[in-house]
Amino acid sequence: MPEGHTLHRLARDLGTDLVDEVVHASSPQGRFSAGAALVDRQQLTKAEARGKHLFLWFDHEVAHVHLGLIGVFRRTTEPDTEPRGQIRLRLATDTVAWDLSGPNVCEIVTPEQASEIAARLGPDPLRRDGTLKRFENKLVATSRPIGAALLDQTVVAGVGNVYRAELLFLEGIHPETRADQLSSENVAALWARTRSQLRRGVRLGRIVTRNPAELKTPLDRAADDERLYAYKRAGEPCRHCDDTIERTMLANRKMWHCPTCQPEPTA
DNA sequence: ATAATATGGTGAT
DNA sequence: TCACCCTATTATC
Repeated sequence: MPEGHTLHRLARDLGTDLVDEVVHASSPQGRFSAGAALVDRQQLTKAEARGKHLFLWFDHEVAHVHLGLIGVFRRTTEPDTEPRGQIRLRLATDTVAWDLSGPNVCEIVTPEQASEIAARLGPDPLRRDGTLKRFENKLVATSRPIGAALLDQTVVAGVGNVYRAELLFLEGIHPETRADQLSSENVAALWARTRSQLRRGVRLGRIVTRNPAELKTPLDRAADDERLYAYKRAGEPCRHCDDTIERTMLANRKMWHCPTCQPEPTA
């Protein structure tokens, strides 16, 4: 579930329900009882996402959440019902509850600490302060492949393994291309594509990178097996040419690309 | 029943 | 490069 689009949508929806509300915080699972007690009965003042991090600003402290690979925040309109499963944190009002399970990080920090965590991140394509300039400055300063740079949250905050594969396919860039060898035109186009695709992800609530003109159904009803170009499509035909999608490993994660649409860099 | 998998990240080797 | 953390769901014996 969680790349940057998930967290931004979550911040928006959670904020709609809980900002300006006095929130009952608890840890049904028990592993976060002490932390939940610190913010219990406080008012939520702001819910914001920065890359894949979620910050919930209460009167006096900040809840910092990172979903990791398997974390999920689910909404229920039956806050009086006992939650099922391993719920690390529940945030509830009389009418709605949000249940967090499986987070990589769930902690209470000071506002200063929250700012420090955010300051370590690269530009977030879903925020106003995420600029092409900052992205370009990061890329020209690394000799690593662009496929590794895109997963580095200090280079760009919010891109994960699905968007990495999809964005490089859309731009026709081979994942092993050195980041500092990309032309400024390539970098600008990649950044624009990153912003537009992540924004679409927020809007749709899932990752759909396919060009709408190629789909038989409306974008928001695209079937799971036709939403993407490269991710998890090893051995299947490229959607833009006659070649076959290949799978490699890059930065310790699986990577997919089309050998024809994304030719190897000449240098 | 047990294993493998997952859109992530860290810390040790 | 690997092991490991968190949890739920699906696949395999």
